[in-house]
Amino acid sequence: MAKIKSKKNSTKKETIIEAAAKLFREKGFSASSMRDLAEQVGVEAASLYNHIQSKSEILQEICFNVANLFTANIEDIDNSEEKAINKVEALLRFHIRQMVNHFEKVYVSDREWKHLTDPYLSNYQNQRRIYRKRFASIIQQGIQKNEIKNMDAPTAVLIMLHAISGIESWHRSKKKISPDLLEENMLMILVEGVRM
Amino acid sequence: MAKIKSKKNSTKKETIIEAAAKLFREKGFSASSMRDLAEQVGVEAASLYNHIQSKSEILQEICFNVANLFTANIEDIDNSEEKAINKVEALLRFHIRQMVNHFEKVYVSDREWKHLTDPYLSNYQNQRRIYRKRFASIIQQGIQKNEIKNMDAPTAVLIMLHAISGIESWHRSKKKISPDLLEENMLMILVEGVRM
DNA sequence: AACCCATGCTAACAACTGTTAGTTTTTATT
DNA sequence: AATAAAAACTAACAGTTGTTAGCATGGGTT
Repeated sequence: MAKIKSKKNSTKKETIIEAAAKLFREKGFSASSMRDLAEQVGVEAASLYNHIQSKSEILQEICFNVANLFTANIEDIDNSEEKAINKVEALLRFHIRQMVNHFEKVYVSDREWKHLTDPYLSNYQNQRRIYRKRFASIIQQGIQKNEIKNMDAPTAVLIMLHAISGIESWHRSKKKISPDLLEENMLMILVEGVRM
Repeated sequence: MAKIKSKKNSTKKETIIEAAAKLFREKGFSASSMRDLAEQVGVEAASLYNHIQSKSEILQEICFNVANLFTANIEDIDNSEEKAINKVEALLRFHIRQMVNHFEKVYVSDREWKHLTDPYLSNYQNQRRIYRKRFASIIQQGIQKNEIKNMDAPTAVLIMLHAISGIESWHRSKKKISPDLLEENMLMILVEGVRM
């Protein structure tokens, strides 16, 4: 009888979710079957249901864990007394590091949330909308204080967030530059691209 | 008996492919069934097979039509006698306009190519890799001629291409700024972000 | 009117889907 | 060693999947 080997400090549910994140990233949520997932975990498909409630639940956990992390972070940053341009930089650094260090989950959250079902779908979209609005308003403040060039703030947000999701390509590439170098290069373009 | 209404200048196959592009964009390739597609077209699922060979073929047509368009374009631009920074600007403008005007197909090509099967998958990945290399080498030339800041060229490409795919969000948003304004804003950040 | 072929239809297939029920095995606790 | 709880297994379900076969129907050409 195969056994789910759970690493230190993680429940079996978490082990399953991590395997799922990897699988969903590679094949997409819809193209990943519970039997695929079970194979990755080293167990029969039915056994997964001793630890999770449904395939949907896995996606929900991934999406909301990530979303909550980012929501908490923007809260922290926005409440600080930094200049707006520095807040933007801090937000970008956080995004980049999450994308580098927790690639699978962040990527799945970013690309597969469409397959959530209501009410989770609506909740997620709301949370995302609010996040982007807050991000945009930080940029808008920077524009008003002449720290940031005059531009359409929502467009700037859109560019920044999607640019960062390009770290997917970095992960995929054979000869990667170091994470630090990646971060500096991204900031050079994105922050200097908007700085006054 | 329902009939596929094909608009002017387009075969029924093209009509199907256009409906498929919309469907695949909304639900993803894997989550879109042939019966879904048939319903959009206004016909029974089996009838689609009078015009196409398989579900896979539809994705292939979408992906390679788009890829070939971009390949042809970079060929043109790179063969011109412009300065490197202007070539970059021209590439970005082309990407933005394609993403605005042919959203469904470009988006599907960008996001759903994973579901291609070999040998098409390998071909597509190759074409994409070559495209990015060529893009990066244009940037590299700009760096050497002091038109562009010193940076990691592949990272710059990655940022630019993914930033543009963010136009997806623009399409989704309720109150859109105009396409022209979008283009100018994106170029301001991306081109000025790299200009020396 | 007769014909044809492109294009539609219905019915069915085998494979795969997420999930449940019922049972057996493993693990931890007494 | 006995027992209870946790977690694995097999078997099966009802529904969906892409696709094929065989037949019906339509408009256009002779």
